[in-house]
Amino acid sequence: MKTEPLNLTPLGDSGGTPLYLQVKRALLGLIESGACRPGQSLPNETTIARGLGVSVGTLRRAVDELVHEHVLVRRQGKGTFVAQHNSERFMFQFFHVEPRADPRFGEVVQQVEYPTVECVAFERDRAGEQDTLALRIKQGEAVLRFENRLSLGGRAVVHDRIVVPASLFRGLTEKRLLDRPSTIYSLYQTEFGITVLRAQERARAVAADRTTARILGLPAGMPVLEVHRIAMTFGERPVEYRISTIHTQLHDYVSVRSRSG
Amino acid sequence: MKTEPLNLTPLGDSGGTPLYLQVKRALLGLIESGACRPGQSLPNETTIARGLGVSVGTLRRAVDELVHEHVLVRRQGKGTFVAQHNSERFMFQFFHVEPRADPRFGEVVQQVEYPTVECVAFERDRAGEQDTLALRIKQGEAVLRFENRLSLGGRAVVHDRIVVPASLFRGLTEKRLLDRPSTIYSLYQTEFGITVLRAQERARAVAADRTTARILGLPAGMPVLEVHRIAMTFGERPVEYRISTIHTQLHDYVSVRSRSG
DNA sequence: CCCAATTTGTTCGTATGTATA
DNA sequence: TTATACATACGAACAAATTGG
Repeated sequence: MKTEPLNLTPLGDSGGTPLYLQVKRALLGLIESGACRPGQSLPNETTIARGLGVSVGTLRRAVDELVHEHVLVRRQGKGTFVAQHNSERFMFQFFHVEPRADPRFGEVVQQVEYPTVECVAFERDRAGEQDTLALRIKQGEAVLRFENRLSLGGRAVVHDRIVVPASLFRGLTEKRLLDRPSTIYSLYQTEFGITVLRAQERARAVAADRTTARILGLPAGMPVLEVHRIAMTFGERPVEYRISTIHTQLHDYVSVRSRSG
Repeated sequence: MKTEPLNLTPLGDSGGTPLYLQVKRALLGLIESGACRPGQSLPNETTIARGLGVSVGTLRRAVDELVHEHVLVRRQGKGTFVAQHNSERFMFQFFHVEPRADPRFGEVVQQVEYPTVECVAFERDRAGEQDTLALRIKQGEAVLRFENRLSLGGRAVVHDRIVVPASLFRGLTEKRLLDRPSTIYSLYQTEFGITVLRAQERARAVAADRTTARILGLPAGMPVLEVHRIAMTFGERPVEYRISTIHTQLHDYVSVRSRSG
């Protein structure tokens, strides 16, 4: 949580791009390079602004956007921090399954329930065609595949099939996956220095295959929701490809959580 | 597109709420009340700011948020306008079906294709239990129900079952629904003064019932995606409840469209 | 084609309020 | 209480896009 003296070189003239965007990139660069680690605080606003040779207002605008993108977190009276992955963030930004509710779902804020996770498979493998396209890696490149079963209220609801490039996750074993204290994205961040910033998802309805049916405890052929997710880090680089199969008899897939108006 | 002299009374002291939020509410009130109609321009920033007795910066912050929420649209050199529903906005904000693409969907920006719409049913009815909960109306209140078939590339892909309170849409007939020149939300806005601002959606996989199977031309029992949407106007008031059944064999449900990083 | 008026976009600097330790 | 940090609010200057002459 300490404040290191950062290397804040004045910005180079970057053509016609607005100054606050240049500042944003500079900050992103500092974070991506590891000069500021997740959880650490940045220097205060006047210090950064002076270091970069811009006004406080310009810096604030850049920080505003990074806060909006969950890259930074501001706390009045305390400072500005590099965002850390925790279960709260995971539930809010990346977990899109909720118990079926009354249709006045806008009304009451649902109690969010963190799922129970079991690892049901883990293997080293080579990238197939789907993986190469999703992860932008070469055919046959080493990948890690693992599968999780997620339960809510004691019921198996989600079957995750996850594939990541082995090169980014050297030393990831089933044991380390099981022993993680927090969410999987927290593990990525803490143990491998990989920060998932956002994800793209596409959903479709399919008939449950035998494997998924067994894992979720439902008859094969039952309609289930299949969500394909590509998770990205800085520079829109894909780092994880995940196919989540969701048993949507008692739960829904909710794309965006409600906000204030 | 003309600039009427608006009734810009200075803000009343509203306790501890920040000034820019009070300004935001004042602007929302002006729009909701109909003093500024969709497509019309607002007075310029200095005029509004002076009218409300705030600085330009404070006004701009309020407008910033309203632009983010698609309530206002700013155009440099031209002015600030009350947002209008058109097909572009519909596709971007409310249409979540895309042809199945390579899994590098982050890569190429898909060509968006506006769907062909056919009305396959229209009736006056009374609200059932689901409708009362979703639309926050009383049991038995008059509603309009209609069903559309949406096609992409000549294939029937979506079956919409839409229900709206009849009280908000007096004079809506099947003919007017068919004759609309633009999107359905544009019709709501132009003909009935109802502006849909945002929507909440929940998705699940189900087996296609006979009606939907017939309309979409697929075997009954096939897994399809069922999306429940509540569309809201100002003050989070629900104005439309829609169940979209999507044939996801060649198309995906995409929750949020990609943005820049 | 250029000029001038209008409007939003960007940047600066400063002062004051509020939460935290 | 005090010091520090972010949050809000103000005002001013110049840049860039648009429109019409």
